[in-house]
Amino acid sequence: MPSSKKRPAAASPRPGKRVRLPRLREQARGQARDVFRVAILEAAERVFARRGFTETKVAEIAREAGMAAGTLYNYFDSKDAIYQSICELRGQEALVEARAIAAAPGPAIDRLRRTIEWVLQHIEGHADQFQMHLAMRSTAEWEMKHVHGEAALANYLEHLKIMEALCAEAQKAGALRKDVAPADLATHLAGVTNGFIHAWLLSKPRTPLGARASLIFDLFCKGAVR
Amino acid sequence: MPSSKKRPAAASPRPGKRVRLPRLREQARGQARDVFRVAILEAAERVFARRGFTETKVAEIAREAGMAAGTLYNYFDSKDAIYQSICELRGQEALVEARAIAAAPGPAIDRLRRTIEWVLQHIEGHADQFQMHLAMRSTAEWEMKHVHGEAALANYLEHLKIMEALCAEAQKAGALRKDVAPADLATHLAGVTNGFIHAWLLSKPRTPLGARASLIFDLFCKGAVR
Amino acid sequence: MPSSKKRPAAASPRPGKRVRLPRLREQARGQARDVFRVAILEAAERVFARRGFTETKVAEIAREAGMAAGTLYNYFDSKDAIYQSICELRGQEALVEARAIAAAPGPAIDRLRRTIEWVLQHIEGHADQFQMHLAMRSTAEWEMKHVHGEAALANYLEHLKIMEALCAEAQKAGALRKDVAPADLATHLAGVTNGFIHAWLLSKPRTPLGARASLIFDLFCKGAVR
Amino acid sequence: MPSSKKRPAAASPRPGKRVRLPRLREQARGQARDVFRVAILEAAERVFARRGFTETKVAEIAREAGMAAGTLYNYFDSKDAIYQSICELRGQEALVEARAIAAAPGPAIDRLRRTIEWVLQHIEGHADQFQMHLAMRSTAEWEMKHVHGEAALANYLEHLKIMEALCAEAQKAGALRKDVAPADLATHLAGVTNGFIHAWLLSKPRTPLGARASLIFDLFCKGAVR
DNA sequence: GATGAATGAGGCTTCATTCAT
DNA sequence: CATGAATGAAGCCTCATTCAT
Repeated sequence: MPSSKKRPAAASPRPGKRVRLPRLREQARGQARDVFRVAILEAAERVFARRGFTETKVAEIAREAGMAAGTLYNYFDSKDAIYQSICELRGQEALVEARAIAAAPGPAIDRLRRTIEWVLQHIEGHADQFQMHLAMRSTAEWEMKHVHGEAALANYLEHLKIMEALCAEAQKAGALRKDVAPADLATHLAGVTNGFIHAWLLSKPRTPLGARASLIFDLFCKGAVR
Repeated sequence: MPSSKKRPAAASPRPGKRVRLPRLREQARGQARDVFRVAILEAAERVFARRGFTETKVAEIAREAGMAAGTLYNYFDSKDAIYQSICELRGQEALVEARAIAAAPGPAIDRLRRTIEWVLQHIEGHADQFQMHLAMRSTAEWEMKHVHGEAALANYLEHLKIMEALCAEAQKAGALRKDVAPADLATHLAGVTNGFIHAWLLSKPRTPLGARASLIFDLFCKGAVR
Repeated sequence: MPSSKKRPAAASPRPGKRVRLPRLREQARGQARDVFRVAILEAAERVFARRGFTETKVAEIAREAGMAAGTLYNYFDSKDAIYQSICELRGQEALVEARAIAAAPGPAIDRLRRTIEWVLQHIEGHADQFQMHLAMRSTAEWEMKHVHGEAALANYLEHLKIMEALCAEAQKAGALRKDVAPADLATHLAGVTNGFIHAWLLSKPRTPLGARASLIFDLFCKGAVR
Repeated sequence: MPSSKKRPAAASPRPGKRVRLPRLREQARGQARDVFRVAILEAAERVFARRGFTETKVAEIAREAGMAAGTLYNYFDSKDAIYQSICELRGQEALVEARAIAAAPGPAIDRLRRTIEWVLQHIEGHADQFQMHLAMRSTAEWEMKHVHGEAALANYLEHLKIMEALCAEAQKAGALRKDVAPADLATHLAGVTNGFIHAWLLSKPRTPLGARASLIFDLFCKGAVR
């Protein structure tokens, strides 16, 4: 009796034209999804930046993104997933650029310098988000078992790897001393840079950060003596 | 400054009326309170170190401290207050030592080096807690409006001040270049140091950290070139 | 009674004004609606059968029916309404058959037997749906105030009435003992039947249910002694 | 420094007397827990009985039990766990009694009868809860994969086993016909009984159920003919 | 009519804090 | 003071239903 007709073919349109929702509309839909996802991530980034993860309520992200709370869940599985997506997104963006600079032509030492310059500019341009990412990294180290920030951590390590490779190149070119392991030189450079970024984040009227690139690189190269 | 415990030689109790809680017992009670407070802080530090602030349940701190949850509230106002007390306690301890080293006799540059050495040793000896404090600082920067870590932040800044003063001294003594502001030199040194601490925290089989002091100081002084 | 579709020969539309939705198209549309409604009900029945009411998501019914979730609401007012329609539909189907058997010629006792046989065959052929209906009835009893299953309950009672009438007839014909009320005899028969259906539903490799008809009827008639 | 004193011995009382919370108090506490658990289960049973599982809100159980919602979670892990505990508790209670009757001396056929009598009395005395358990069983069959009611189902099967054993005994004693499998006889008896219970539950002014025992057993034994 | 994304009310659960014993 | 159960506010998330396209 109840014949198991699986699908009543839902008013199929004229035969001949088949399978609607062709590439174009499907594409548009996919793009719309992405637009939403990005909008949510940016809103979340702003809220996370000013409240911190725990203090951020999903409802607040939704309000910032201009949508209902439930809507977020059409695009992300959970608050955690949003957080993690931000980490991945920003991390990838930064890595792409870092890799591009590292792969450019010219002396390795110049590319190192340009990497630092780019980092400083990037951070200066996205100070709010960056506070979050800075914290993320530390949090990642602290609560490493937690889902949060494993991605952030991986990104950070990848960054170091890129720097390390550049340092090794520069060593071979005779631009950096050879009695120190490339990894340690990378650590050194990252350390100095982060130190000044830290200082900048804490400074009340924030003086231009990009302008410190010269100083940072000079200190990295020549040290504090003389 | 280490807050001097006021001992009010004040109004001796009238004879005749049995002295309520005479000095001795009062003292004993005060000390007992301190023993409890310290025990709680140490327990909390361990739990925070392995769980992170949010994931730490008050009940777990209580268990770790060997007492009932309610009892904690006889010694601290809230979970936040415990957290903050840890920051203050550890921060003060570190500052006391840092000040002592800074105030010792000898060339400023040597005292700078000894400060770094002490920091590395201290961290190596308290790796677990330190992860927490590292995170605290970042968290402090990130969620600065939150009660957490304002103290931690203040401590960090105080540390920088001490280093800055030492750098200024060293400059005057001709041991450090004079074309860079002392604050920037301090930032530099702190940066390099933190960079290596970071690297150490992330290294899987942790190689001795104290042994890196020479390298750190060498890189700080002479830079990465030649 | 199968609701007779009223065909109002009524007010023929004025000639001149183009007839809106003339009979034929209206009919076609009505039939199309019914096709959709049935498709939805069948899809829903399958999903309810495997998930239970609460666990069934409207979206899943829609997917099973091959349409969008919103579309369902063009045909039914709510998830509850779908559920209730299934109850009514299946209940009516079963009642139609039961009434047909009861109204057939021949000794009442034979019609009783044939009713049982039909029930067993019907259930065996629609085991999945039946699990749902079984549960529905119980749920109806349990959550009687809830919209669900009032219809199911009414159907069940109607079934009992039919059986009761047959029993009364059989009593008059001398085929059943007269010292027991017809309603109790019907209860007896329904009980035995349901007992074996239960057992069959729980049996792991399901042995043919229809084959138990003889046993059931024999036990009903002659009892467990001798 | 932070000596890892695990426990400050929390003001240990006079030495000599050790390990407080001795048997007595511990026992009292354990009993108090049980009192609470039972109170919650009874409250929940009432609410489940009138609302059904899904419609029952944890808050309502709490109100019925005269406590805050959170308090429930000191005694049960979840709403599901409460439900399951009820199933187990009532099921065990019934099994204990059924086993006692089955193990009593006397002819098996009498013990069968007494089992039925007890079931009817028990149900009559706990009509509200029973509606729930009736539904539970069906639900268990319907949504068997769900946690709910697996216990309920197991209990029901255990009941059937007991009845089956009694039927087998009665067969050997010549009190029941031997041409039917004991399992089928048990199914028969359970079916008739459930049929009358059903009818009773649906009857508006509920006539005494216990009084039907004779009729039920008579129908079971002698059947509907003659 | 079909679509499927948006909505937002409401439930279950957690856990810092209180307080009667 | 210690205890640890009770409290209840608050958050994350689900999903039936609506509605603009």
